[in-house]
Amino acid sequence: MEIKPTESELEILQVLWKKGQCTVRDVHEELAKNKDAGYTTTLKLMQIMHEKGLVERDTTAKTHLYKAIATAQQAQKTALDKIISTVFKGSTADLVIQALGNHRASKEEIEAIKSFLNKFEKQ
Amino acid sequence: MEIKPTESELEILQVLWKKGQCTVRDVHEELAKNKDAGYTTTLKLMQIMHEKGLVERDTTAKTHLYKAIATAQQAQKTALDKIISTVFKGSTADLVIQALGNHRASKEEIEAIKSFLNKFEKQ
DNA sequence: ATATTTGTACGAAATAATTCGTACAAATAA
DNA sequence: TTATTTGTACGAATTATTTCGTACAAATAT
Repeated sequence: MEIKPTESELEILQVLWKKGQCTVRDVHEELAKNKDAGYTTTLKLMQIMHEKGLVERDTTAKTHLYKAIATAQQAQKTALDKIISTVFKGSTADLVIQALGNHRASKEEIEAIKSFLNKFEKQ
Repeated sequence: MEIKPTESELEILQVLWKKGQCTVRDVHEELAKNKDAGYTTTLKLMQIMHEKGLVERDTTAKTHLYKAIATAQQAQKTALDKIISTVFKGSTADLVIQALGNHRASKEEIEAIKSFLNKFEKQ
């Protein structure tokens, strides 16, 4: 299954991943913190996302409830695949090194990564 | 400086990064391997990229020569920043772990990363 | 009971991105 | 020299994305 949300759709998915099931108003209010667009804009986007199969919707009650279909993990994988192939010439190691170099990770993060690598190597 | 190429622009930048200075035809032929679009489409895109300041252009000769302005590294940073904030909730460690988990890296790659981490930690 | 608020649906405008045809100039081949 | 090839410019069509107004129904408040 391919996850190819547009920019705006991704913003909405982020909210859904963070909060779980949401009404349009929930999502819209969250977005409004950083952005400003009308309520019906968010509504329309979410309706389109439903048509595209990016979200599922419970229309039992008057106020509909939306939920992301793909997990954040799946979207993460898609996003990674894409940038590894487009800007990192296919090299995962390059990506990892760049990531660690640019965004200095905390000691805990580095430890987490090292122990992951060790576990990983054992297999 | 902000690097925000569109999808198609990125494909062109990839070619320019790989080959250095190129004519439109060079780029187009390279793209044609995986994609099929007309020559003038590529030309137009590259002209737009020039207007936008994504590439520079030597028009001394009849056949113009194009060159990427941003380095692949700058684009890598922009791309990483973006996905870390949009799909990885700001966590670099999450990204790294996902990347290593999904795209099985080779032993050499893992070693490279580990030594990078060690060097990194010493500072 | 009536007015206001809160909600969905949907068409359509505005904007952005992509694709391509056609015009025309310069270089090259016949 | 004349025809063909190779190139740029650029307008315009097409397609995708984003934004919003308006209509209308249901729920809630007065």
